Amino acid sequence: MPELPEVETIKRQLDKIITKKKIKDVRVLYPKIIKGTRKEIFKKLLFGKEVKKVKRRAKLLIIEVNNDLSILIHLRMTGQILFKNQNEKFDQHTHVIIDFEDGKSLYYRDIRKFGSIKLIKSKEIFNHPEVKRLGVEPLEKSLNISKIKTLMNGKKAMVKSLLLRQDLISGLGNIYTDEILFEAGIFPKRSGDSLSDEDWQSILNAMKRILKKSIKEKGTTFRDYVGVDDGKGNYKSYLKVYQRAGKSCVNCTSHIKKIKVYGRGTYFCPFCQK
DNA sequence: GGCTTTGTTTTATA
DNA sequence: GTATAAAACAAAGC
Repeated sequence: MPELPEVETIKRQLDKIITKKKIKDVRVLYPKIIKGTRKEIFKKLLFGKEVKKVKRRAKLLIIEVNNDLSILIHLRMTGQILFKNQNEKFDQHTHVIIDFEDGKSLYYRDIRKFGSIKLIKSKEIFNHPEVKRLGVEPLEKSLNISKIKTLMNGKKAMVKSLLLRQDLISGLGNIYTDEILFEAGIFPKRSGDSLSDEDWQSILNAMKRILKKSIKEKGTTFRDYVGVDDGKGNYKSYLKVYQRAGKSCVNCTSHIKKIKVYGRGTYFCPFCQK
């Protein structure tokens, strides 16, 4: 489940590795992953292009190539990007391969096939609907207490659903919302307008602290997430509630419970989170 | 073969 | 019209 820290990890790794590499070929094994462009056009447009920069916006990975073109990648649940030799073997879950002139390749692998790859003109990126709708980045300095209060003002929905809304704050997913709410000591079903200023401050602090720590640990590998070197993320060992149903709370003697909130499996401590 | 999984979009409801 | 909740969707694993 690649969320902000996982995508940021991939972005940092990729930017170091593939800038200035020239694309020699593109192999499309499962065309449905590519949205909005026919695979022949997709291949043709990328042929011979050079990678300029790798960026991230929320959970989106953006690979800029020359001619003002950008590859927009959303990994959804099980998407992976692997950097390996061109002649490397790949399995049935590998759907798109970008070959570089130097004998290296990027492999897009996705067990569930929920992810997407799009080709967009770089100057149109910020007007692209998938990017335009996104709210503030959680680690931006501009996301301070007054900003978050303005964003959430009058919202009566459950706090977990507010944190998952990408048009308010962009980049949080199921793992980190649960961890943030535990750290802040707030029950996920609390309505937004029941939270005090202190509660929002706790959420804000937990959000920044947890995301930064997870980026440092190269993200969370629960099942499928790996970095471009196939390496796992170490934040799993810091998880306090996510996927810990039945286990004891790290702060008290209660046991972690699992409920459904906003249609999502949600983990919390019934004693620590009010 | 039904249930689960997540992020996002779409539809329904208040 | 707006905010929220619920359902749908993508596809595969168990």
